[in-house]
Amino acid sequence: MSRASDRAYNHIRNMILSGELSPGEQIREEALAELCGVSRTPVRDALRRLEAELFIRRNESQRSFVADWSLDDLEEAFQLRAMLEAYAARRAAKRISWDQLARLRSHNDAIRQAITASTPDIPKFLDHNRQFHAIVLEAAGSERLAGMLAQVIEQPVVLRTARQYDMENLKRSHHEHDELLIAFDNRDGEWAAAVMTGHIRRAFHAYAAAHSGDTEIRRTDEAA
Amino acid sequence: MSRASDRAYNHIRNMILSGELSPGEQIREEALAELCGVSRTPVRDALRRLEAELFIRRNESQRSFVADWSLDDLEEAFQLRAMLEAYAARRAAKRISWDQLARLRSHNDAIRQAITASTPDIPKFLDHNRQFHAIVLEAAGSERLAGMLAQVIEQPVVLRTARQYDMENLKRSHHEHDELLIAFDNRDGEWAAAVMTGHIRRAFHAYAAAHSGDTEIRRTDEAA
DNA sequence: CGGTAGCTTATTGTATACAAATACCATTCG
DNA sequence: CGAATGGTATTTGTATACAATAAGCTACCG
Repeated sequence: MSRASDRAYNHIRNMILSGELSPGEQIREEALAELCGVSRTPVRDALRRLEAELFIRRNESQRSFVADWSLDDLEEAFQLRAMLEAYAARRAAKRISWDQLARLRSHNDAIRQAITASTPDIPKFLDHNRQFHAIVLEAAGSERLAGMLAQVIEQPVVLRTARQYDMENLKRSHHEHDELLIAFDNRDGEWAAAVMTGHIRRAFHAYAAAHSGDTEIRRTDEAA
Repeated sequence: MSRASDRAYNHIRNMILSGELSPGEQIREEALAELCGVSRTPVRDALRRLEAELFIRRNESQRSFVADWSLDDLEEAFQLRAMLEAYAARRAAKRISWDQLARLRSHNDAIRQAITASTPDIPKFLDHNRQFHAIVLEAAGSERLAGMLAQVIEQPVVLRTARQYDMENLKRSHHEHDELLIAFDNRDGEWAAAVMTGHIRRAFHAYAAAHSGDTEIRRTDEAA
């Protein structure tokens, strides 16, 4: 990560995820260059990448804005994610190695520990959950699929979704992982795909329920 | 398309699609800059875009190569495409407008004319076929989905696939479009999705059959 | 009072020079 | 003869200056 364009990429991405740059806000190359301590050239590189990953949108005259996601957009992203992760699970069931299975088990163990502690360790849950899904994707063995999933997972709102889980949802999530592991053990791609579909769709509804009728998602516009 | 980076993008993309640049071949920024008549800066922009669209791959030390696709890669691309286009059809069935339906009908009419002429007009078929699918995608109304589909459709080999169709496949393709139109008329998303799945999968098998046991796909390596 | 033309400023696009990194090749040492 | 090492050439990365374009503002005219 020593290249300036990588630093710029991570810096800008973090600013978006942390909310330091708000959705809808215009961003100027030179301002970002100063913030990142590099010249405009690597910033432009970073912006192109972030644009491809839908973190950033550009208007007709090439000015850049932090992407702004409506609830409909979000549901659609979850639907695509459910479809793609189910496909990943189906492929993974046929290809997964013993080592990968063992790693999945270990992460799901860590998840169980995180949520059964006296005070649930949410960051730990999130970290191992992320790695669990990453291993499924790795076992699916498709670069293209990985790239597409990155587009629908790595969105600001989606990233924050798991924080909305209540204890009930955390436990269900853990048990769904367990079921996925059994499907993998039996090399049953259809079962794995079905479990994964439900897993992702429940995640969406957990998010939607937590935010029903709130204004959080659309709070960005200053002018009506 | 007056911007230099757009010219570079189109120029390089065409060179890849036409085979002027062969799969696996290394490409250097400065050489491309001369070929396109621009400086390296817009070429670098174009390369980033083409890399995001998987036309180009970069090795660990950032050198660029024309993407090289194995038959497995290709089948996987078709599978993803079938899944995504089926999803697009499902969405389109719920949202399509009368105008869009009329345009679909008109393109499918043109396709019928192209393949029932005394000598079938393949370029005409390809053009209207492309527009037909573009309208379905437009009716699906999802920018993200459109971007993902572009990634799996706009590949050199995929783009050439329709040329492999024999008359039997051309007719079937036309009739499948017809059936899709009826599904749309009835706003039946599941039906539309099922038709589209078969439509794309048949396309893959038509390609695979035409190329069974040939060396075309892997003919790029010069050294064993 | 509203709108539009033209000027001014802000922002992105491009070229180019130079820096850094990597690959390639030759030479030498074991 | 093979492997390691060093130097050289090639290629990509970055900064910066300048060009082109779009936005915003002001003043003028209807």
